[in-house]
Amino acid sequence: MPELPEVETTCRGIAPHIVGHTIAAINVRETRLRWKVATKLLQTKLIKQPILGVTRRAKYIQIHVSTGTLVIHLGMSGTLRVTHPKEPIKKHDHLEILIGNSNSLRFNDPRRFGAVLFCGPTQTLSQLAHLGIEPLDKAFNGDYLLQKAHKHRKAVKTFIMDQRIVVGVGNIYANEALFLAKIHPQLTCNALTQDHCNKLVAAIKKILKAAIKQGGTTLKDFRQSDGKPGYFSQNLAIYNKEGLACRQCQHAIKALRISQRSTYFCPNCQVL
DNA sequence: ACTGGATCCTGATCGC
DNA sequence: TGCGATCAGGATCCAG
Repeated sequence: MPELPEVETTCRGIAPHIVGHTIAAINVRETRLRWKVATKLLQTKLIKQPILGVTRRAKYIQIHVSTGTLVIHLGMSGTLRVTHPKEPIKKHDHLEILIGNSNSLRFNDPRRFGAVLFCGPTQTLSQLAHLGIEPLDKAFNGDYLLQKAHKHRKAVKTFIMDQRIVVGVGNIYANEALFLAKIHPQLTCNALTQDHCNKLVAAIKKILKAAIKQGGTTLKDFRQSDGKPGYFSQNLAIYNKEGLACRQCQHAIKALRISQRSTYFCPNCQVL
């Protein structure tokens, strides 16, 4: 679930329910996430603090208070939802934050690849220290990508998923963007031309913007039990479409693995 | 210095 | 129906 558009949608979804309200309690039910949750620190720093705002950096959700920032990463399977405190706790609800007296913010993550961190006001978390540029930033352009690309010789798909280069592009959108830009996922990045980079940047921006617009579909009601999968799946052109006809040319879509990740491409539209 | 592979973990799905 | 194998939207760590 957690691609950049969904993280963005999560931020927008929870913010109206929690910003301006005060944190009353923190319940940590499982500390064994990506990194061990610092329960005491969270309680000390967050309880009685009014929430000042919610922002996103890469795929990290940042909940700001005067003493610092609560930083949450959804990993592969995490969700954040706002419910009424009386709603029963679900399996894998690892963190509960009681906000005001009628809201409960809950972090659920079956696979526990997610993270819950705290960042002091003058601190920079190591996890966020070396993040690359935001894909929707103006500074993310063809020139930038080309300049980074010629230093590497890995597959372009792996390259655009490297968050030190550009953040927020996960496996699905990497597949989709490369299809849209008509670039073969196995093309090595030192073979990328200016034209490739221009098209790829445009494709990444286009796909992410479209997905953010659609992002509400699964997460439209954060108060309900979780929406079913497939928020953007109706619009996917290539991901998980092995054997189906390419939208552009009707050739059969092929699958392969690049760096252990499922990769889909049209052998006619995306040539090496 | 870069790159690919293994790894953390649970749950869904598929083939036998 | 049950069982094992495989795979999943992420990111880090380690060996070569």
